[in-house]
Amino acid sequence: MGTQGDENVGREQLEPPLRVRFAPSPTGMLHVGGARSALFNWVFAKRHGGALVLRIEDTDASRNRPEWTQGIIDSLAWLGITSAEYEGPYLQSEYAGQHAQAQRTLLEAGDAYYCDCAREAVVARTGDSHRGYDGFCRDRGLSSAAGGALRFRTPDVGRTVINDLVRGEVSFEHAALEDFVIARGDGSTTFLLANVVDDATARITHVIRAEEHLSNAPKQQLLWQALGHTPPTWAHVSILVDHARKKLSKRRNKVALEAYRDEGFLAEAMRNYLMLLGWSPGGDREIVPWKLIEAEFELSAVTSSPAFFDVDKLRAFNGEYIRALPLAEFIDACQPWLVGKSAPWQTTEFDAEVFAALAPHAQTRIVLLSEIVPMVDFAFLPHPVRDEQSWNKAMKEPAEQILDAAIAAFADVEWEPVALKAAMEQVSLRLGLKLGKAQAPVRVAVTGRTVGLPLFESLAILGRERTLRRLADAHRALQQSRLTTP
RNA sequence: GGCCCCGUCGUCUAGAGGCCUAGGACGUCGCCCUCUCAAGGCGGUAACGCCGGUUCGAAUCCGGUCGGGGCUACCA
Repeated sequence: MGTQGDENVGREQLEPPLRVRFAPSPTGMLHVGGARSALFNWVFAKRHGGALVLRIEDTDASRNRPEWTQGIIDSLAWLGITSAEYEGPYLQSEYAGQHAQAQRTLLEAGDAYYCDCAREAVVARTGDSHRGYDGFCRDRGLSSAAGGALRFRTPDVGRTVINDLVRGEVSFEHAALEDFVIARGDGSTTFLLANVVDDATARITHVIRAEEHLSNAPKQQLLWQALGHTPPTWAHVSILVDHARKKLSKRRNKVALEAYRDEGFLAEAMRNYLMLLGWSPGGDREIVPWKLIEAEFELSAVTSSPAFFDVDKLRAFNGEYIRALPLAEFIDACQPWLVGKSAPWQTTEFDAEVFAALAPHAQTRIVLLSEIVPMVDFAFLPHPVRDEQSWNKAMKEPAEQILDAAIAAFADVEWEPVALKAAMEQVSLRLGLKLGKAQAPVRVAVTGRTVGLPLFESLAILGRERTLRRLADAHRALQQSRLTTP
């Protein structure tokens, strides 16, 4: 290795030793499986001082939509993979010229040939719809003018061995590889070739992708070689599966990263969880700082068996991350659900100071940020929500007396949690009830629900006037229903 | 059907021949704490698919078998 000369230093910086890429097709929102692949690529690059390239494979015009491209970019950024973290995004559609050039190279070298066989004709000849292409046109010398597809001529004997960082060596017999299509009748290049040309152009050294591509690897490796390039090192990570152990799919499962973000999953929890699907920091560690993952991740330590995407465990991770947030950050993270169109109250009714007082009590009680709304809505809605189930459960027999007594007791107590609790304890004592029983009607009258934040802290924050009014409202409603339906 | 991959508690995993009467986490069950609900603490439940072989010794190595999955388009 020559190290003399300043130009070499600069050159090495332009061409880092290791280059990886994430190459999604914009046929939908980024899904969790894709996100995991992106994360593996990103962390691998970080770990080894390499570069990450983002390439949008937008060559199927019929299924692509520009907004999906932006959605993918936004989702990646949410995970931490911002534009500063990668080269690109490059659009595959802009490299049609290079793809066409590769077609010519292959054709001229005799590695490819035109074929005008209809699928039915092939099946008719082989008598087997599972067999694949039979090589009928191999030596017919057809030209592109015939409007046929261009096929790659796979070797008849021998085998191709894929060197895979997570699976070891995987061997494929050439006899089992059909002459696959590399260009359509209209001249456009298919995935197998375009993907290879773009990777070679970007000088990709490691192709890290999901296992569903494993069977493409031998074909692509042959293409790399035919084009005169050294094939990359491969790494096929396992797929993510659903409850039925089937590959996660857009139509069967909820997989869009955006959907999880909108529900209130934290990006940090999501990426920590995704990394643990197939990889472990070792020992008994699971929830770990991202820095540690970047420092310790090893592709060779990634499991090769499929992993179930377990939302329950993701939720547990999210709860942990929410609780670990400094209060100010927790308050900040809740904002999207508190102000704006999704909030059930007018923005003018929201009071940041009141929320700040409520927040510490809510932080240990929610698993998704979106759950903050029913926790605190009593403080911002003019009237508490009326949850029928809660009402029916709490507003039973001694409820009217309890409300009565509470109104009297709260009329002149010192308005702070300890005094409020003491007053309520007096009430329950007098009625021969446990505090847990006696607080229920009060809680429902004031917050609308049987479960929620600690009651006396909530009352203290709500204020005497509003509390008393709600107690009276509930009392009146109870009286009325007693009179109308005996 | 063909090619290929995979196989430790229900789930994600630790485990790289003796440290394993298999560890952790999620889930689940019970107890404690407690104004509801959480959080927290304590404890329980539950796995090396099966059969052979190698070895003094196998979850770990080999073979087979069974089971699951991926791919099998002029989609990517």
